[in-house]
Amino acid sequence: MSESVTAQETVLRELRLLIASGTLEPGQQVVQDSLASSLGVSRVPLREALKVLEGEGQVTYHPHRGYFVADLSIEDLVEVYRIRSLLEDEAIRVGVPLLTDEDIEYLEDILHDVEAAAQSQDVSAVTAANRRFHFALFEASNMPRLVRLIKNQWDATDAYRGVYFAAPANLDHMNQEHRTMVQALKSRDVEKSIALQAAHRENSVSVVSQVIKKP
Amino acid sequence: MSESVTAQETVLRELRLLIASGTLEPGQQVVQDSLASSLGVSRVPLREALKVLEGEGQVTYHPHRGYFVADLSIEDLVEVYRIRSLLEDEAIRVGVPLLTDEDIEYLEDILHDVEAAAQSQDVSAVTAANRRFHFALFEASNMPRLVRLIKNQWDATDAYRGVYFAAPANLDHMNQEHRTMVQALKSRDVEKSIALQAAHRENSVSVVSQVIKKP
DNA sequence: CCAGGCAAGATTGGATACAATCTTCATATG
DNA sequence: CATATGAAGATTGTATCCAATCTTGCCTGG
Repeated sequence: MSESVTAQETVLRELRLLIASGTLEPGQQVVQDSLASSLGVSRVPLREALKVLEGEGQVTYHPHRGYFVADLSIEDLVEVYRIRSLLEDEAIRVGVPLLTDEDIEYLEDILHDVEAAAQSQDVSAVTAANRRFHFALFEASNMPRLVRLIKNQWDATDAYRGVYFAAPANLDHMNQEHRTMVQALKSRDVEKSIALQAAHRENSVSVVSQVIKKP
Repeated sequence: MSESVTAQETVLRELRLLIASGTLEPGQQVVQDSLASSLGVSRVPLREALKVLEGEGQVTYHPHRGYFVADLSIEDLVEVYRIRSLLEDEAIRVGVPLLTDEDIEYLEDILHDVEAAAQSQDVSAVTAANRRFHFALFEASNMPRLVRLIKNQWDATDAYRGVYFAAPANLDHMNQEHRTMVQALKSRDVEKSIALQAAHRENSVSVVSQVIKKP
C-alpha cells in the first residue's frame, strides 16, 4: 500500500483503463456517486480526474447534467488522425536527425518487447509496448508539448484501437512495419520514416473506422 | 444576476483574465484559500477550474504543493509557435476553399472592430477582436478539435502577448497585414493566406520572446 | 559556523453534508 | 389523445470540515 500519490491520480489512471477497455462505453453517462464508491473514493477526486479527461476530449461535460464518455463520429476520427499526422510528422522530422545510436538500440529493445507480446497474443501488452515504441521515437524530438498533444490524440481513440491488435494478421503486419521503420531510422532517413509512420496510421484508421461504423 | 452558469465556469473565466493580464504572475503559486475567498467561492470549483488550466498548460501542478502559474521559457515559446504553425496552416489550407462570401463579409466586419479598437488605443479590445478575426478564419475549416488545439496554443502565450498591442507601430502593421489577408481570402489564395498568417505569427513571436528574455 | 532534525504553522487533499438543478413519471387538462 | 404540470427522486454543484503533507524556522549537536 502507501501509494504516496494522490487519489485523483489513481482515479485518473483507473478511468483511462475503464475507457480504453470499453468498460465505460462511449456515450454512457458517468454517474459520479456510484463510480466514486466503486473506486473507493469520494466524488471530489473523481471530478478532478474527469476534468482532466474532459480537457483531453475523452469525456464531454454538460453543466448540471454531468460527464459522458466521448462518442467518436467518423468525422471526429478522421480529424484526430489528420491532427496526428501533422504532429507526428513534425516529431519525426525533428527527432530522427537527433537520434543517437543508443536511442536506436533502445528502440530495438522495445521492439523485442512488442514482438514477444505479439508472440504470446497478449493484446494489452502489445498495445502498451507499441505505444512505448512510437513515443520513444516522438520524444527524440525534444518537444515535450508536441509529444503531449500527440498523446492526447492517441488517447482519444484508445477506446476503439484495441480491436486492431486482436487479429494476428494485423500483428504480423505491424511487426513488419516496425522493422522497416528501424531500418529507416538507422539510416536517418527522415522522409522514409515519415512515410512509414503514415502508412502505420492509415492501417489503424481503416480498422477503427469499421468499429465505429458498426453500431 | 441569475447567470445560470456554474461557479467553476465563472472562476475559469476570471482566472484566464487574471493570468492574461499578468495579475497572477508567471511562476507565482496559486494559493487556493485566499484566491477562492477573493473570488467569493469555495476551493472546490476553483480547483476544478485550475485542472482545466493545467490541461492547457497555463498552470503547472505538483501534488501536495499546489498550482503555479506557468512560466514560459524561450524554448517553450518557440515550441508553442511551431505547433501553432503546423495547426494553423492546416486550418487555413482546409478552411479557405470553404469560405463563403458571407464568411468573408463577417471577417471584414470583425476587421472593422479591430481597427476601431486600435484607433481608440484600447489594448484589451484589440486583443479580443484580433482573436475573433483569426478564429473566425480557423473555424471555417470545420475542424473543431483542430480549432480547440489552436486556442490552447494561443492561451499559452496570452500572458505575454499583451505587450505586442501596446505599441502603436505594431497596431498599424497588424491592420495592414489583416487587410492584405482579407484580399488573399477573397481570391481564395490558400498559399498566400498561409504565408501571411505565418508572417503575422513571426512578428509576435519576436516581440514576445523579448518580453520573456527580459526578467 | 553548519548540518540535521523536530515542532508549529501553512497549505493542499479528500470526505461529508447540504443546496441547486435536472429527470422522470404520474396526473390533470384542453 | 396529446400536452402541460408538478412533485418525488436522482444527480450534480458547492461549502465546510478534518486529515495528510509540506514548509519554515528554531534548536540541538557536532
